[in-house]
Parts: sequence; structure tokens; C-alpha cells
Amino acid sequence: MAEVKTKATMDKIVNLCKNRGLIFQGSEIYGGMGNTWDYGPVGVEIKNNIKRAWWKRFVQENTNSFGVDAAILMNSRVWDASGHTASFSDPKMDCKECKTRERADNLIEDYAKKHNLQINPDTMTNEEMEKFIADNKINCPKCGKHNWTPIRQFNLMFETSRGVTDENQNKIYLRPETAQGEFVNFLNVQRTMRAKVPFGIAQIGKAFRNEVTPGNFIFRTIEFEQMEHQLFCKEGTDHDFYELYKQKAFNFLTDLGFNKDHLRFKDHDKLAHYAKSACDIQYYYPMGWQELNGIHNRTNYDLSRHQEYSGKNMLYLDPITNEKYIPYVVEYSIGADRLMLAVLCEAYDEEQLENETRVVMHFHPAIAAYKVAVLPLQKQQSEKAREIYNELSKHFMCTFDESGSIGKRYRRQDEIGTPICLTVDFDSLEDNTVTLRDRDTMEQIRVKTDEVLPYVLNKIKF
RNA sequence: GCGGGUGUAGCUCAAUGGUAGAGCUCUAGCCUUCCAAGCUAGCUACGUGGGUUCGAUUCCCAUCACCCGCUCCA
Repeated sequence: MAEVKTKATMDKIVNLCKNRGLIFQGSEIYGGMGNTWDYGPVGVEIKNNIKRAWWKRFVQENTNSFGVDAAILMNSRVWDASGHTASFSDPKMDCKECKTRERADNLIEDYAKKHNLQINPDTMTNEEMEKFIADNKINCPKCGKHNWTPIRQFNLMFETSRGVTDENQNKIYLRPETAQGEFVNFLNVQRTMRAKVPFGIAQIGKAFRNEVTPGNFIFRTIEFEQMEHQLFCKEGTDHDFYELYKQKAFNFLTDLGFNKDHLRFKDHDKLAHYAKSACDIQYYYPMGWQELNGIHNRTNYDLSRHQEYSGKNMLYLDPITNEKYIPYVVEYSIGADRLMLAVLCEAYDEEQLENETRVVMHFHPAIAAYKVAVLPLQKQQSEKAREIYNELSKHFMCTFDESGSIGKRYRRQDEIGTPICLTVDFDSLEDNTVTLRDRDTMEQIRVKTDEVLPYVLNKIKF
């Protein structure tokens, strides 16, 4: 692997985002709210463009794929079926002596194994577990002392309630992943789109996890957006689709402008309960190699579970062979916010000019917030520049800036990655030509005003 | 969630038990025909809540947020 180099540091990215209107701390005027971030005027454009590019590649150009937008709040039984209710919540206790945290059920399990006891902590209540640990003097495995806090339930799912609250009766969850929205709509999509296996269901949407984890800016947040594609296929073809989507995922990133040396595949050491095989694509973030997206072979686990829990028949009838089977699922999932962060890091560049440093975001033009910045060289050209701005704005996002020197305005646009600066000068008023200045090369060309639109549209194509 | 550290303007940093100053940025005006020029004027801050005190940005407590480490991340 070639040596990985990047000029981006997390500090520089965070500062740029704050100063240029990309991303602000959540609830900032109230002192903030941990691990939440708000996208500003520039950031929301970039994020939307990222989502649009992804949707184009995985829905629009993928003939046998269909989009959905499922509800964030789902019937609680969904999470029973998915396994989240059981495995996303842990009974934890802290050792008051050495401050380590242990899972109570694991402590009991280890103790039972050592003493050959037939005990299953999964069937015990918290009170029973506390009593068992006290009665049997189970000590802290780290410091050997016995001074535990009471058990506290750590549920990674955000809870809320429906209607007039009656404690547990109406407890529902904010979805901890979007995938179940695709699975529960498998039958609906298949029937209404007359879809034949293999086909895909894609979704972009928010998910929520009540984690205590430090976030690394927008890398890990308690509220995040996932972009997912579930491919439903026949057992036996699953491996080939798994490899295919690994490649598609990788190509999507390189098409966005990622350097291949900043990406790598990483197979999971430990597989989740549903997965037959699992692989991440990692990106070389400022804090090191971290997961950017995952490709999982989920087998027919999810649909089988939903068949079991919902009582609905999830069998697919192959119209040619007349076979009936529950399809396998190859999942491709990428975090929109993580991708946003990776795109920012990848685009970031500093160029040393004569006496100054030029910060440039080399986004793919399709990703840039503004496609064209319209700049009157002097205020005398403002009116003409406004006309051009109004016309171009009908086709894509533009920005207008008439304050400060022209060089300063170029710098502002460089910092948010605007690919084209359009300058209106004296001659423009006479002969209807303008100067287009390229963000990456800093080269300038002179074109007729009616040539601008086709030029830009061609440039921003993804 | 635990331990340690930090918190003054958009940013980087000062000073002070008697309510704060600079540079950059930003805004307005002048000037200027294509890469952060210059001149003039201006906006903007002691994270929040208590306590001690005649008086707290400064001392104390709590809280919130951030940073580092741990823990967690099927």
C-alpha cells in the first residue's frame, strides 16, 4: 500500500465547517448537546448532493432497485424480531473500587461456568442477578474487590412512548437502524413493483443510538443518517452479489473522487448473529482507519425472523422455476454523515502561494454546495451580475458576492469548494461575455453568457 | 458512565476582586479593471446557575459543553 498522506486534520475540518457555514454544534446557544451536530446552509447542500449522488447510483441507474422512506417509529415487535430488544440492552454494574464496568450477566455466566452450575442469567431479573452476585460474593475480575453499584440497564435504543403514557404499555423506540424498514416492506415492494428476484430496496434515513461514546466530530453521533441498499437474491447467488456490491461500493467512492490509497477493505473478525460474511470499507480519517461502510451477507435471517414474528408468509415464488424460498439479503450500508466527513477530509487541500496559504476543497463538482459563484468585478456591474445569477439559479445552486477584492472572493469560494467563479466586468456589459475561473487549476476562460449553462451542466454531471 | 484537563469576541490570545483589550475575521463607506492591497468607521465576549463578598470574569460549589485516557461500540 502506498503511503497515505492527507493535509486534513480534524481541527482544521471542524473550524472550516464552523466558519464557513457547513456544520455547527447542535443546540449551540444553550451550551450544546453532546454528539449532535447541525448542518448549516453550505453543509446541507453538500450532504444533499452526496445523498443525491448515492441515490442516482444505487436507485436511478440500478434498474431493478426501488426506493422507500419508512417510518422512524415502528411497531415494537419489529425490534423483537430483529433481535435488538434482546441484544441491544445490557445490564451493567460498576465496581466502585476500580471504576470498571461489567455486564452482570457475563459475571454470572463466568461464575456458573467455573463452578459447573446450571444457571442462565438471561432468564433472571436485575434483582435476582444482584442477589446472586451478592450471595455468591462474585468479585470484580479486575481488582478482586466486592463493591458493586446496583445494576443499571444500558439500552442503546432511544425510548419514547405513544399516546397517554402507561409506563411500559406504550413504549416504542426510535429505530436504531434503517434496515428493518426495508425488510418489513419486502412484500409491499415486491408486489406493487412486480419485482423479480434479484431486486433491491434502498433507503436513506435517520437512525438513533443512545451511545456514550466520544464522537470524533460527525463520525459517531447519537442521531445519524444511513444510506442502505438491500439486495434480495436466491441462496447460492448470494456470494456473487456480495462480491459485486463490494465492488460497486468501492467504485462509488472512487467516482466521488476518493484516492484508492485512502480506502481499504477490512473483513470482520467477529460476525454479527445474522451475518454469513461481513466486510467494511475503511477510510483513512485524520484519526486513523475507520469504518466508512459495510457490506453484509445477512442470509435469510431477517425475512425468516419477520415471518416467524409477524406470521406473514415471506416466501418468494419464482415465476420460472416455480420454486418457493425466502430470499437471501446482501446489505450495503453507508453512513451519510461518515461519508460527509470523509468527503471533507478527502477534498481538503492547502496550497502555498507567494505569501499566503490557499485552502481549497476539491469536491467533485456534483458535490459542491454552489456550482457557480457570480462575482461583479466592481459594484458597477452588480445589476448585470444579478441578471446572470437569477438565470443560473433556476438550474442549480449559485451564490453571489460583491464585497471585498476579487481575490478575496475567490478565496472564499475556494474554501467551500465552489468549482466555478463567474466574473462580470466592463466588457461583459458591452459584448455579453464573462470570465469563468476554475477552482482546481485557477485558469480563466472567456465565454459568451449563453455558453455558461451548458458548460456548467456538463461539468457538474455525476 | 469513570478519571484528569479546559471554558474571555466568529477565530487566536491578553488583562483584572471594582463589569474587559489586541490581531485576524466580519459589516458599512471610500478607493480599486481578475487571486486574501490600502484608508475610515462600526458590530461582537467573561459557558450556565448558585455561594462567599460592599462588589465575582477572577475565589468556592454545582451544572453543561469540549479535549485526553478508560469503558462502550451485537
